[in-house]
Amino acid sequence: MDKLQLDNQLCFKLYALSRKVIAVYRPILEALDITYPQYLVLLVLWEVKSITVKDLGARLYLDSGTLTPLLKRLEQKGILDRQRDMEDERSVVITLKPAGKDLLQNAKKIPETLGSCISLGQKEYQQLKGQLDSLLAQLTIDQS
Amino acid sequence: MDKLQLDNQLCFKLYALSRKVIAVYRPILEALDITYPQYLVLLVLWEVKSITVKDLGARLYLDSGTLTPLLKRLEQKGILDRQRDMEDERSVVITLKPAGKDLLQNAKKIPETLGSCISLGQKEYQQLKGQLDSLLAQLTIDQS
DNA sequence: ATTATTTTAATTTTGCACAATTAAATTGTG
DNA sequence: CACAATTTAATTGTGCAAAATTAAAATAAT
Repeated sequence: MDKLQLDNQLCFKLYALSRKVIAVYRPILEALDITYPQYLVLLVLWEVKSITVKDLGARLYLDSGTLTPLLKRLEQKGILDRQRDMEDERSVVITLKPAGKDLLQNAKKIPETLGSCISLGQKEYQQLKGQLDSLLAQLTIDQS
Repeated sequence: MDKLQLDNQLCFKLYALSRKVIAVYRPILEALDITYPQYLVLLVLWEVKSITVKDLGARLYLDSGTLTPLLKRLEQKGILDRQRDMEDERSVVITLKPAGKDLLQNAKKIPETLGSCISLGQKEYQQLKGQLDSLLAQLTIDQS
């Protein structure tokens, strides 16, 4: 097997599939007027309400160079607030605003909608998730 | 199970892992002075030597808005040529130059280097590849 | 306490991604 | 042939990603 052949490259498939799945999300998220990375930020904020940029980045594996402009766009839309932590002025704390909380209702049906676009048996789903988790964990040891 | 929880999102794991693996490639490709998407273009060109932008995009699932500037950068480095097809002036044909061909020697050891960074059994590897292939095929039916 | 180190987010720069539009050339139709 | 429809790559504009630098503030060391 020629490992330099495109078809044999696991990473290429991962990269291509990741973009394809995000493309499936795109028209669905367009109804909420948000992008996929913005949706990920909201998934976290719907769970915790308030979080620093640093902690948000740790959960999404994204750095401030990516998050800061993204969060500013969400701030301009009135979805969240950005403010310095009083106790540690180096940190910026993100807080969900009512408009952002309201989006949760419209998002509730997204997982189901997506499931109907991508047919994947329960067993295969769990298996794939497990393998992705395992690889992700393997590549995440070095940065605390 | 709350399907709106970040940890339960298959797509997020796919997206995060894809970026993580590309991050593993980054220092390795830096030695060749190319990026990961540029490496993918070269993988195709090492196979076929010459190809139109359209066909290249079909193989990589990328459009001309992404490829045109990327190919211009590789052209400036002397790695490839871009020229209109004589027989159909709408098409642009990409041709590998000697400098690009030479890079193949330095790239030969990349799959092995990567394999040492990511430990994945032969069985799990084949299984994962199969699942990614299957999902990719499922999401690629609609565009010829 | 003073100074050095570390932590943190912003800023800057480069390079993808992709939607939408434009422009040019080919193909299809009458 | 003429002319509309289609195909194609380039262009334009917006939004990520991530490395490198900067600046500010907290923490640690002496």
